[in-house]
Amino acid sequence: MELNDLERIRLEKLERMRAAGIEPYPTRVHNTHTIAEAVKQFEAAEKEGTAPAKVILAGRVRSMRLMGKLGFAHAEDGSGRVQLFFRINELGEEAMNTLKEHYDLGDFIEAEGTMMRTRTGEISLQVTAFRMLAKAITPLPAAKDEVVDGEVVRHATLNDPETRYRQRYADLAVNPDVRQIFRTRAGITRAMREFLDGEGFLEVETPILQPIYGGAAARPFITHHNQLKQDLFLRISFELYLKRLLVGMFDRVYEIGRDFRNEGISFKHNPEFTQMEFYAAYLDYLKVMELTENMVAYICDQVLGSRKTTFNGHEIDFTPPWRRVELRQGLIEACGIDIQEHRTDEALFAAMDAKGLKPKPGAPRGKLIDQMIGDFLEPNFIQPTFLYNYPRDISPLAKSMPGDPQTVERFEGFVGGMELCNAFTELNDPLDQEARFLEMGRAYDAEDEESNPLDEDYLRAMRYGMPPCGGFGMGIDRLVMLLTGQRSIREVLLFPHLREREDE
RNA sequence: GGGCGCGUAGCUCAAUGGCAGAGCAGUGGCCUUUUAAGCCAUUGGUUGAGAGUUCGAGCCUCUCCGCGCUCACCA
Repeated sequence: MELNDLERIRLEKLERMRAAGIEPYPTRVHNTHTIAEAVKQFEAAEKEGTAPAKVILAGRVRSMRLMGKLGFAHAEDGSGRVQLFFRINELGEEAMNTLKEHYDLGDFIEAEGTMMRTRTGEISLQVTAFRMLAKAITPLPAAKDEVVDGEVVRHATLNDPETRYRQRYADLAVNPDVRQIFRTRAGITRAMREFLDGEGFLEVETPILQPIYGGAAARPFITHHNQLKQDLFLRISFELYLKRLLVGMFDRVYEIGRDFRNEGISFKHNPEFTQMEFYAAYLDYLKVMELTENMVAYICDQVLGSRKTTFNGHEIDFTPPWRRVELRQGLIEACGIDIQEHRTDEALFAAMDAKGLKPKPGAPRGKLIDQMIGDFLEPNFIQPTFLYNYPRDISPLAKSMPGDPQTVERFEGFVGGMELCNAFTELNDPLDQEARFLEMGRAYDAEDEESNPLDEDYLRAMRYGMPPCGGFGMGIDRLVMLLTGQRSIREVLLFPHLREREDE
């Protein structure tokens, strides 16, 4: 273990404590209240004019101002912070010396005493006894705190993103705003579960290790089971398993969990990310749109207490109904190309080329349309927008529109210029589904790319009969970004993936 | 993977190619109501790693490592 000078000094203090018979990491804690409870109770006692209670508090030392015969410190726990007031009259000379000689910022302390107000009016604990709960060897990377209008302002705090992500514990310990993001995140999934449970959905768990992956277009992570001598894939979506459950007569199911995609990393992509998918029998994509709006509005109400949020400088309003843009019409308006008039790969390529849109050579029609969505529509969908009616060849699991086999009943939801969710009326015709899988396999072969292996068991499930249903998927990390105003996915992941460092 | 940018003390940041600095934290001292406490003194550096140019490199050049932004990829 490499220690720097500051750490060596603290280690020496720890050794001196042990030499003096003081255990720096005691096992039992005797706190009677959280810090927030103690403050609240004191304020109530003050109002009623009753005597303040004796309490024992536990927390991390966040500031210390020692001045010989008296001293002040702040202790912080998960509930809040309170000032500790030490005075030689109560503690005696030896204890005051101990405070100075053994304690550093970042240590955990147990303090017993009576709640009081100091001369300046700050609620404090008049300490009559204190004890080390856990000695910190490494100093926390925060400089100083200032309290302005009751808000803690941390000066020159840990700011370097690399250190913040690699040592998230330190980031969380010193940056309360960061802790708040993850409280909000937990609130979002809690509210989502409440909403879905209220709509009659059953929460389920399906395999993460899968012998065949599918349900999305992404390269998988591969792992291996030793005893079975079998390669397994980490799932790239939940879709094919959840729909099997509809065959099995669960009408409404959802899963919240981790997906793994072996793709590039960016401000909106992490190799593992949290996804929510639901499938509901007897719903089509239009009904799913309504459910989506209502779910997000419910989450906003519960978590933010408002349907408005600020993201990337824009005020975003999640109040239903969201704007609806038909894909074909949207593209006509955005770039003057009517995809219905260009029914082949070559025709659409030519039309895009004529407009100077730099279409990707050799790309199939669906990919070209996707390119136009990404270039012209997605960045402009700041307010919540449903883009609907997608080309069939980029949607192999979605059902065609009645009377228009080239278009499927699919929508994607965009917010803040970012794709948030994806849904469709599910294809439940087993013969059509098999044909689509084979078609897709041929397309992959032609591009010499790794294709999803054909999932025969999924097709068997479809042959047993799946009710007409609507399916939906949403990136939870993206939703958290939007509702917490964070531009990078790394800010809403506790431990975002970073490249391994050689020197660590 | 490509392009652009960044990397200096524990933290936040300075430093025309010319003595590596400040604030905070730390250490020693003074201080019985402070609150970014104050005052006095003081420690702390392989400037991400390596090579090159130069009388002289934190600064210029090259290679590597890491991070950020961006593009590509992501039916």
